[in-house]
Amino acid sequence: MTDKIRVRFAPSPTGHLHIGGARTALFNWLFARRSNGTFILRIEDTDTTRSTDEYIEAIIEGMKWLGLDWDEGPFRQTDRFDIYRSYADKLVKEGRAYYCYCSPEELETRRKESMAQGRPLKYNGKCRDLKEPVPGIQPVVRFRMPVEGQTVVDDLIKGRVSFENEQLDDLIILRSDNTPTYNLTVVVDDVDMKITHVIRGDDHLNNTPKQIQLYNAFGYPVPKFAHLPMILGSDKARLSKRHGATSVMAYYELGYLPEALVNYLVRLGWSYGDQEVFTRDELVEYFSFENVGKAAAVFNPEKLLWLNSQYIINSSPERLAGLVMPFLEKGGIIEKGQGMDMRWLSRAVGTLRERSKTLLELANSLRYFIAEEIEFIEKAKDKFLNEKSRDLLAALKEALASVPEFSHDELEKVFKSVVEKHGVKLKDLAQPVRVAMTGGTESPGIFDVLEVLGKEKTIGRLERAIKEIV
RNA sequence: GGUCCCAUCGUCUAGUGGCCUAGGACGCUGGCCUCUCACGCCGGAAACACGGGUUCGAGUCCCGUUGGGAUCACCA
Repeated sequence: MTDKIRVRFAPSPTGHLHIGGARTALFNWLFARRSNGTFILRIEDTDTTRSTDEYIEAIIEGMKWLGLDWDEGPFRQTDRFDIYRSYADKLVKEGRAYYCYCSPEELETRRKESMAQGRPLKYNGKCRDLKEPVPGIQPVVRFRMPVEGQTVVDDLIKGRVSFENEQLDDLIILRSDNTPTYNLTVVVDDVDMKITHVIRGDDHLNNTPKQIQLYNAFGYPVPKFAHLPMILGSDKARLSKRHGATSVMAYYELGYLPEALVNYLVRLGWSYGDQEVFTRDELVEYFSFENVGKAAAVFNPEKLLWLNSQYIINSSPERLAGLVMPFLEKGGIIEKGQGMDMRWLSRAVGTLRERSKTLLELANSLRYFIAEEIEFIEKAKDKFLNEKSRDLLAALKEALASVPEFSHDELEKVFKSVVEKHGVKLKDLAQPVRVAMTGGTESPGIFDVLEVLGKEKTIGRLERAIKEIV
């Protein structure tokens, strides 16, 4: 029996959970769930100057919203400094790492020189074979890379990738303040946490041979790697704020459903034949690295929007009614803490479901259902509330007074009879009524609008519209 | 610049040597449905980057070119 699969998502808390990170987390989660493995959340906060607790919270918030639950953690690397130091000390004792006394300025100068001369930007090995410490300087610890041979990364997505060891730099594993750097912590933790598959963005592919050398130095087996292609913006540059919303929670604010984002993100780089819309269970069942593409993908907000509309259409009005409440409050459509008849709201939502691409849109459309007083769009008022429609509206108002039941079907009968009596088309009545009810010219079917509004509000709005004409 | 990765419609992609007259989806677009707007349905335009090989046969395999991306920190 093979060992249980263990994967991890290891963000650094120097910003919110963004689209790219979320996708990495998602693929890890999918793979773990698919293979009955363990999903670990590890916070890589060794850059203490840029990491904050607020961002840790923000990342956790984003993961929870997306429904990416983890089995272990969150672990924080800052809680584990002693472990990293002991590993580093071990390497120094074995001669696989050494103290380096070169100053950052010195290194910077040499880098610039190398750049100018077109040579590879690599540490020159000045302190590699130093016998005596240099007094008065706090050294860093560098890992001694092999200078010959190749290191091969057997990647689940990219295939076999080979690097010349002479290209590998003697990387710093301990800073002069004795804190560990990324390449040390990531290897030590992956070893310590028994990670079997490292799934991350392919911007890490170039780090991988160095890390493999570290595994070798520690005498630990190398995990399997899967390097996901990057997500790009519309200009094919790495996705950034310039391209619009990049933080996951920004999509919450915009009125997206988490399952829509998840579905979109997973289809960015992964496919399952021609299928576009997946349930979470299907995703878990179908996921495989074999179907992950190698090429970077451009983030396409339009398709995400379409997916969101699909998920909204397929959500129950009851669920949507609950989800839209915060948006109603934020939009000032209802007062915070104001009571709401959720059954009624669900009916209103039901009429709007297939014409709202986001919860934000849905909330805004709900405005005319909920508000006591509607506001007219001038153009709509001018076009439909006029001499021509006044008598029709008045006739409808009168006919409505005696309607047995304020339902779609009964209302349709009333409309038909009014229209017939006046010798006009349905739309000649429907549009003025629509403006009277909603203030504008776009809405759900007019019988549905009236049914949801109810008799009292309908009559009231009819009266007001008639007054507007005079 | 060195190293590494990548390359099918505008975008996400199917394609694992003959099933490809290159399929689906978003977007765009023509029409239908219709009380408006949507939803839905039917149709259309739209791609194998280029050049060499290999093969009876190449979008699919190999090489090169071009183009894009990543990375080269006492960041992660």
